[in-house]
Amino acid sequence: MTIHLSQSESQAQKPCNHDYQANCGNCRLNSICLPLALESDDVQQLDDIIQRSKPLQKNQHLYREGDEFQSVFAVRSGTLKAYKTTDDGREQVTGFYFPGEILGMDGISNNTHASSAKALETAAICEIPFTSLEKLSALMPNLQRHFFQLMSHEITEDQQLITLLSKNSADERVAALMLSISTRNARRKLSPTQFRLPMSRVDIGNYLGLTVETVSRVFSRMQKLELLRVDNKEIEILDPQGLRKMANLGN
Amino acid sequence: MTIHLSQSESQAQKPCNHDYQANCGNCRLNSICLPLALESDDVQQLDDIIQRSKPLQKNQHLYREGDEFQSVFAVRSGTLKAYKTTDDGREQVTGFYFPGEILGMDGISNNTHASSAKALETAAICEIPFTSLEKLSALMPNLQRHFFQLMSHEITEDQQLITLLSKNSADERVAALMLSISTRNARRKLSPTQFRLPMSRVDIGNYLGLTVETVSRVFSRMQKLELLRVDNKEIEILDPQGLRKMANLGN
DNA sequence: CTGCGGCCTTGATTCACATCAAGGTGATCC
DNA sequence: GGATCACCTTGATGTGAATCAAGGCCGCAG
Repeated sequence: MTIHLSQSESQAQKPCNHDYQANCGNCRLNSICLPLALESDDVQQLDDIIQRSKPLQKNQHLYREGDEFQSVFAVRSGTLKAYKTTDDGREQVTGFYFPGEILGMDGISNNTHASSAKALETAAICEIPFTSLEKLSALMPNLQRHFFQLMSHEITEDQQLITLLSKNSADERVAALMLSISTRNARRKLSPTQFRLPMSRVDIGNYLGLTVETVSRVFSRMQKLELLRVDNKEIEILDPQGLRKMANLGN
Repeated sequence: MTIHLSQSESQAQKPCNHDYQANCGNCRLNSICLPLALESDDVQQLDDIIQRSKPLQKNQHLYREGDEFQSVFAVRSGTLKAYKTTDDGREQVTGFYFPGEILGMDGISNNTHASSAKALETAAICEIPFTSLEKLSALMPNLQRHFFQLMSHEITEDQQLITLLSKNSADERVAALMLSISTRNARRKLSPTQFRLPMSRVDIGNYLGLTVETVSRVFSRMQKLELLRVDNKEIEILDPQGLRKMANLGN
């Protein structure tokens, strides 16, 4: 569909049953998803509890705010957004999730998903039933630590976003998001300078606390400054250093 | 010091050695700190790993951004703020921590504290060494679950703040904070309508993404609307329902 | 008592972003 | 082909909160 998807990721778009049989041991994302050095039979045990279901189509929900919490999920391909609906019906996007990333952990707190998650494009998902995960964690110290770390990481990410929303200008926010996506692409061995945004301008604005119009204007400004080239959802970062300077953050 | 502190909390201000010997089993905060039904000898085991050190004085740091992560902390008395310093030297308050609440979990992710924590007033703290906690968690499923839940709760709180910063007006933000403090007081069996703010206007503004002047104006406005009475740091909520309406949230 | 510094309040002005409004592009469907 | 719709861009205007500026209050030191 797009030149940026690697072979294994794009398989989700022409699903075949063999694909569902993939296991953690040979998954090319396991360095992201499981950055710990699990012994190989540990990986096998983890593998046994993970369920690989059929791909989610664009706009389908993985779970909804208020659903009973059962599992956390790992993205195998595609992108999802997590969002909350405020009482007056507006939507707040709380995160975007790329392949290798874990979502759904906000539901552990009171056994109910605190946000909804929907696919921004066709997506393949690994489901990890939480009770099994808990039992396994008690037996595998590495795994327990890994999940504590994953959750802690989610906390630090959220705090980063809090700071961004509270202290940074529209330019800085959009620049920071572009850099974040660039970094996450690099982790997956994709181009850090050329990619296709899976989300709409509305979603970006929503995530960053800005209106669509402002996001659009920021992109125009960045283009005028020759920091990046924008063609609808295709992004090419022309001047990473300049972009970092605009973001005004240490990354 | 203030009429609102219960007896056991105010002990921190005239510390005596006996106080440090208090254990989780008889701590009046354990319904908040350990809302799970631990067997009594489980509580004893947890108790054994917890260290109670001498009180923190006002403005003293519990830990600083960049410090090696060793422990998480429970507040026994007093209040702390957690904050990050941005690269351009400004400060972002990421949370306030009242008695019974746990902080420091953002350090688990990469073994380094991602934020600093300092006492807003004299505070007594329980230190929980993380490696011991991990070991004990592997043996006590209830405890493991409890910590997963605590971390998940921190995530949902942060997402709440993200939404507040991104979608709500100055009035709504301040009203929401007042209601949050009120609720947390109620949990500790203190008055939900009358309390002393432990933090300055600067800290409030910083937390809510507003300037001091704006916070001050909001308080004046609320007073004019007879939602609450403000006398410097003393707050009396006169119209909880009206305040909830101003906050424009479902709580 | 007086002077000083930290903290809070209030008013006047400015500004970044929201809102309102209009038009453009491209995909899909008949 | 043309119609429709979702999505994006650009311009003109409005506004909520920031900034700038000044003064008040209170605890503390001398």
